[in-house]
Amino acid sequence: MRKPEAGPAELPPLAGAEEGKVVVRLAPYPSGPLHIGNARAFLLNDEYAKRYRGKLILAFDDTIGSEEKPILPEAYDQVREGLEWAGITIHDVVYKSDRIPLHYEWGETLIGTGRTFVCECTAERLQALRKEMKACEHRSQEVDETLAMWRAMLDGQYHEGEAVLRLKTDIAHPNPAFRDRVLFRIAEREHPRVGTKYRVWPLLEFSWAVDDHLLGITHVIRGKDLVIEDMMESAIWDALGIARRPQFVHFGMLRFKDLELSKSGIRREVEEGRLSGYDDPRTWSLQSLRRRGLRPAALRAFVLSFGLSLTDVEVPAESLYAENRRLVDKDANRYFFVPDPVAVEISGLPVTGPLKVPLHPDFPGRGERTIPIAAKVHVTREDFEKLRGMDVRLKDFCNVRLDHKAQFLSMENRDIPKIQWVTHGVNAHVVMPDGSEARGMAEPAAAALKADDFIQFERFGFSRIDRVSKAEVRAYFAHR
RNA sequence: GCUCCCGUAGUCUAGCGGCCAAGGAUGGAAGCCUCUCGAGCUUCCGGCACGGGUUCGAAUCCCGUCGGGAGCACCA
Repeated sequence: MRKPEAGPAELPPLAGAEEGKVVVRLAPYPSGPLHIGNARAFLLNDEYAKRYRGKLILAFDDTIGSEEKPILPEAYDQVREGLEWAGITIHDVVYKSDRIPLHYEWGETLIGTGRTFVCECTAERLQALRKEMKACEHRSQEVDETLAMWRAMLDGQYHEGEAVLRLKTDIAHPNPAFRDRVLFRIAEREHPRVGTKYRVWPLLEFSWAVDDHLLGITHVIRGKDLVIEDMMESAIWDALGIARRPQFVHFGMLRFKDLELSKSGIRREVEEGRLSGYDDPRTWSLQSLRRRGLRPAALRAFVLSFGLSLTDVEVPAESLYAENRRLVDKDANRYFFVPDPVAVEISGLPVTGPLKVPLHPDFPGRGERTIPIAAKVHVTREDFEKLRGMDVRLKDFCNVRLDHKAQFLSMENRDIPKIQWVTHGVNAHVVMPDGSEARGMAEPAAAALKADDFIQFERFGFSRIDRVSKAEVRAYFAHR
């Protein structure tokens, strides 16, 4: 017997989750706006927080980062703006960069246990020894020696790259990355929020071991690319004697067909002028989805449909569009848009006077739009070339034998190819997902549209109106 | 190469030893409807990677093979 329900897939329950007590967190690194590839992380966390009436903490993971992946000051707002659009409920916001003193404090506690050492090896030597499963001479430090060197790091007696604090794990651990992992390192770069206040910065694992504990996180829901961090956090909790720990939950990687997504990549391409901005459709940022008129509910349904599986998924954007189309079709009024217009002169046209056409074919009660008619009309070049010489119907108007000099045939609705057309209309252009623009003419009624209206250009596709001026209508293409 | 993870139709997913001769979504095909290449309705196409076990019984458990992914940073 199969279950009769076919509705939206329900996520599995969270292990150990108690109603009202779940605390989860989102840890974006502010290097650019959030994009669709990040959606699995924030939607899953939000969804579970809501389901258990728990809390979601937005914790900017803004430790100093790396040279290649710098923090972008405006990314803090871009991230929040994107989350807000996506309908994420945030109960609290914290910044890692405000918590460095806390990390120092816990770092010193950890040093006191004798489970750490300050290493002066170069990054290269450290890596080489790691590969050989050999410890370096620093590993045998006494605690007070480590503490003194740690203070020297804080005091500026070491420069970038000259010393790090490492955790003694197992130098022969099967995973090389796990062998005496680095906890703190020196970075003398300026931080956009706290400037040069700190020179010693914790690495992600240590800062999270401390903060997951301090913030009372009950469930860490993150991508499986971060599994090693579970082990590291656990190792640090072991050393610190912390017993209460969050549950780790992972999900597989989400990829889009033919799409490479990266926050810092967006930033670079925008700076180099190859993208029009951080909401350029090619970025697939949340802002760009908003601009195209994709609905947050569609994004959510789409992403949550992947569940919590550890399977990596590679999906075509078409699936997201299908989800959105379902939501928008009934609301989107219909208009004619003729990209790349070709003039057609109709001879023998017996009628004049405007047409009344419903705004939406499935809801005639919604109202009508008025389309002026004339002997001279425009049709798209694509239709013209494909149908030239054939009988076609100018939708809602009349039948003609198509050519530059077209011949009027009749008025009645015949079962022949129907194409959209305009007489004079307004200039219109539509920004396509690949960044190109479709330029042409839209029917006059389109001039009354407003920014944020979501419409369908018949036989062209669903689009969000971005700007309307006397001179033109500008729209962003969502999908067919 | 090493460590870990995953493998249900083209794609995504349900399935947790008998309710599965595998369900849903998307996609494709056909038809109906519709003055859109949209929506809606109907029908159809298509899958448990492979090989061994365990069991009365396996998509479900175990082993192996093959395939895919992630990690292997003083990034997050």
